[in-house]
Parts: sequence; C-alpha cells; structure tokens
Amino acid sequence: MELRHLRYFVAVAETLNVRRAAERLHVSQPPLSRQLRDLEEEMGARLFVRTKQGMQLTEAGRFFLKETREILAKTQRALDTVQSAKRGEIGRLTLAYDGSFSDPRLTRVIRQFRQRFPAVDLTFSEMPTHQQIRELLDQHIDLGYLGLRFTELEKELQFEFVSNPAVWLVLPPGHRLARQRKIRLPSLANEPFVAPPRTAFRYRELLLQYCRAAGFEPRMVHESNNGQCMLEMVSAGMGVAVVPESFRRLFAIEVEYRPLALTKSPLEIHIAWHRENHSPVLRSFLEMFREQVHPAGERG
Amino acid sequence: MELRHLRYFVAVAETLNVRRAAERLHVSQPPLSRQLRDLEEEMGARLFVRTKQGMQLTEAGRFFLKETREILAKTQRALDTVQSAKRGEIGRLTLAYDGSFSDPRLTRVIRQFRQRFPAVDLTFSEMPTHQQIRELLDQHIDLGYLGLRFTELEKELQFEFVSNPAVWLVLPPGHRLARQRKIRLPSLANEPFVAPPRTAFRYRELLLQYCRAAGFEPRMVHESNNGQCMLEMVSAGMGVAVVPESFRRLFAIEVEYRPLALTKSPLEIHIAWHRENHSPVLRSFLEMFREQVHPAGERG
DNA sequence: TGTTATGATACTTTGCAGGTATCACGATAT
DNA sequence: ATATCGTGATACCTGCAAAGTATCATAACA
Repeated sequence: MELRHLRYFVAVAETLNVRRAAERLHVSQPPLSRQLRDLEEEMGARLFVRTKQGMQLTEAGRFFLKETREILAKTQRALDTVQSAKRGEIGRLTLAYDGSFSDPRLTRVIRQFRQRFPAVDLTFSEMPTHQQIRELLDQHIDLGYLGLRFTELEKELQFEFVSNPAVWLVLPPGHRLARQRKIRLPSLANEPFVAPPRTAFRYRELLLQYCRAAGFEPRMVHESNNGQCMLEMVSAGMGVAVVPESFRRLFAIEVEYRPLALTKSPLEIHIAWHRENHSPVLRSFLEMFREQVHPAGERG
Repeated sequence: MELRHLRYFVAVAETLNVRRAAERLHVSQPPLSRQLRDLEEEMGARLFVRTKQGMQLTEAGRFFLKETREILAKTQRALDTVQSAKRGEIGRLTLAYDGSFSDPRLTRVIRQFRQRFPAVDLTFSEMPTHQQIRELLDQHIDLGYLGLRFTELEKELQFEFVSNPAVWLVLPPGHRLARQRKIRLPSLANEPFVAPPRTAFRYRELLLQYCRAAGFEPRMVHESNNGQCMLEMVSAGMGVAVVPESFRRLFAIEVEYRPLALTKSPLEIHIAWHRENHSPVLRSFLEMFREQVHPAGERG
C-alpha cells in the first residue's frame, strides 16, 4: 500500500464518483478504478459497494476514510515540520559564553531568538573560553562566545570577529595613579600586577607582549582564579590589573577604573562554531546575531 | 512522496547504515540510496549527513523520523481497523422489533452482542411490523423483527423464519366461555371480535381466513389502535380477541386467557434485512441470533 | 599495503502506474 | 420501443521509474 492509494481512496470517497474523482486527481478513470481494486484486494475487504448510480462506502470504508484522512494530514504536517526545521525554526541550540566578556548584545539576541523561534530548545551556559574551545571541538555545544581568537590553532572551528572590547586599568582606591584621568602603559612599569587566571593564559601572554613593547617586564603577583577574585585582590591593594570593560558592569567591588592608552585592545571577542556543524538552527541564530551586532544601516 | 520513502527512511535512520537497511528491506543497496536522495530532494532538505563511517541524522531528520514512525504506525492501525470492520467487530447496527411480539431471546442476543462487540454502535427501537418494512426498504434500519411474513410481497428483503408463537383467546372476566379450559374456533361464531389495529391488516386478514375456514364470518367491532387498547376493550366486555401469547407478559389487564385450538398459529415471527445490506456487523449479529434461536445441538 | 567496510554512480531490466478504446449496464429522455 | 447519456469495469499498450548488476571512490583497519 502506498500513499497514492490513500489519496485516490479519499478522492473517490468524497465524490462517490470515480470519473469526477479521476478528474480531480488529474488522472484518467481506468487507472483510478484499478488502484481502488488493488487497494481493496490488498486488504481483503470491500471499501465501496458499486451500485447503479455511483459508489457507496461500506462500513469498513467509512472507518478507513476517517483514518486515511488523518494519515494524509499527518504526512502533510511532517513535511511542514521538516520545512520548519530546515529554516531553523525548530530544533536544539546549545551555546556558551565567557562571563568575563558579558555582552548585552548577546543576551538581547537570545531574547529575540526565543521570541521568534519558540519551538527551538535553546540552552546556554557560562563557560571560560578555553573550555568552550574543547566543547566546540567535541561538538557538545553549537556556538561559543570567546574572549580571544584561536583561529590559527583550531582549524576545525570557524571564528567570526565580533568586537574589540576596551580594557581598563583597575587601581586600588586612593592609589597614586588614580589622580590621572588617563594612564599610559609605561607608567605601570614598577607596579605589581594581579595576574589573570591561569586558564586565561592567552590573555596573560598578550598582556606580557604589550608590556614588553612598552619597555618593561611586568611583575605578576598573586595569580587569581577568576575575574571577581582579581578585583578583590586589587581592592585589597595587592596590585593593579588590566581587565575587560565588562567588569565595570559585572562586579560591584570598590576599585578605581581608569582608561588605559593602548594602540589596540588585546581583547578580541569572537563567536565560534564547528566547521561541520550545519545545523539550520545555528545558521538562524548567526543571522540574527549579525543583524544585532552590525545593524543593516551600519554595514560596508 | 509515497509510503515506500517513509519505510526506507525509517530503516536507514534506525540502522544508520544503508547496506544493512537494504538487507532488512529486501532490496539491494543502490535503489535504497536513490530513494533516499529522491526523498531529500523532494522536500528540499537533507535528512542525513553522510560521514566517513555511515550516516547521521540531521536535526530535520530527527524530527521527520519521529513523525514518520507515527505515520507508519497509524497506517498499520488503519489496516487493522478495516480487518476488524470486515469481521463485523466494529461499526453500526440499527435494529427494530415489534413490541407486540416481544421475545426474551432477542433481548438476550442483544445483551450478548453488546458484550462480544463493544465497539459496535448498536441501537434498537420499537416499531410496528408495517413500519419496519418501510424502514428496511429505505435501508434506514439493518434488521427487523416482524410478527408476520411478507416474503411474497417484498422481493428486496430477505426473511428468515424464527418461530410460530401461539395465539390465545382473550375473554372478558366472567365470560360464559371462560368455563371451558380449551376453546375451539367454531364456538366463537356468534361472539363480537375486538379487531386488531388497522396497521396490523395482514394479521386481521389471516384471522378472517381462519374463521371462514371454521365456517363463520366474524363480526369485527370496535377497532383498536394497539395491543393495550385491544385488551382494555375486551376487559370492558366489548368482545373477545385473539392475540399473541406475549401479551400475557406484556399487559397486566384484567382479562381471561384461554388456549385456542388451531391447526397452526397465524403468527410467524421473522427477522428480515435488505438483500443489499452486506454489513459484516449484521452478519455477525445474525450468526449470534441463530445460535441463540437454534442452539448447536438442536439442529437438523 | 592490501583488505574490507562505507555510500555513490552508470547502466540495464522490469514491473506497474497511467493512457486509449471499448464494454456492459442502468437511468432518462424522445 | 429506442436513443442517449452516465455509471464503473475491462483489455491492451506505453513509458517511466523502481529495482537490479557491476563498479567506483574513499576511508578505516589489519
């Protein structure tokens, strides 16, 4: 039995007239008669009684009609579902972000996405950059939001630049440099630095490079475990630190923020996904994210 | 799209291996590959990603698999339903009985049938014989339970003899004939007869024939509208009547019943159905009814 | 480096859906 | 009565597409 048989059966059951049904189906009458007969033979039951004028459904036929209509409707829905899935309006999306680089644009996109595609099961979790890389490679998450670029290292991943968030100098309250409004790197030559967490080793490397370019080797002290910890240490007077601007919003810790005069921020926010991840849901999300980050008028 | 595509898709989705799926489907591998490709092309979406080792479902594929399984299960159920309907285990059955010939065997069969085929929507209603004939001819009811035979008249109907219920003479209380235990027809030559209802004209005709055969023309008085009315009239002393034995159970009216010595009862209970009614439910009912009326050991 | 698995492709065969012509039969009109 | 129309069924032909055979490209694996 094929769907063709069901489609033909419904047409005849609805018109109770083989010729008109054939017309509606855009076939000639004899093949339709034949298919009907085949269908009846296959299930070993009459679905119609052939009377003088037209056909009449049998008891079995009436039941079959009801179920057949449901089957055909269900196949139509299945096709629609696939279309939706294809357009990325359905499915699952797992994304991660590095809390140190919290970006209101990201949460805004997520909110929008939830609204536009309510059928998508969207989960996201906080995760440091280095862990995101691992999870992306294992295809455990669909999209990462990373504080640094790893392009050269990870050929299996696709990176897309988002922004260069500024970095700020953080001073203990009342620090002598706090009197200046803007501070240049060389002024920090003799300051102890609160080191970024070991996990953010690439950021640390970049900081070192900048300092060396400014002509000094920074003295790293009291390595911290996370952003909050870094600020606590600075607040306690253990040293100065250089942190992403997002920290100002994230932590309510009593420290002084000062702009740092740098030719270019060491930070590069990227989103990243696995090259072999062709999920249409991901594509939909990327589209929406790009629109948020580079609104239509702002391009080129 | 045909069910074939769905069956093939499920097999491949379950094995994630085209060759093994082909084996399971008893086809060779290339046609299966081709059908899969056709299916994907038709809905313009990839259902599988072809990787090094075997196939992997896409997001769309996973959704489609779920719905496809439901569709296939539903078609199976539809086929089963038709089989049940064919065996008369499902459907509708409308039957009527003439209350004047109420028969405990009929209600017993109905009770049994309800139990055995709970999925059958069984309705039955009281209806005088002549009306049943009309409704049978119009195919408004499936089965009638009639007090008289109409075989010669109604070629479109199929009759089946059930029984010859006895008729009883009904006398007003204290009537002179009530002293005899059994009464022969000629004794009634001079009695006024309470006539059966006009609708039961065939019964009336038969009664007349019997009386004429006994050598007298009965004097019919006070034509009644129904059985109850007949007995009321007899009870009021307006005359005598000849009624089916079921009246003794049906009506609690103060009259005297006496056996009537007749060579053969004028009553012939038949069941009847339309010749073109091939409803399997009807056939199931008939089978059960016959078993009740002529139990297995009693035949031949 | 051969062997064995994977799925895809090229080509042939064949089964069957669909087409045309026609029949049998009944209803209806003439 | 007879012709005409409408019903579905049947016989037969055609063509397409599903299924089969043989083979390839590729990757995993021994």
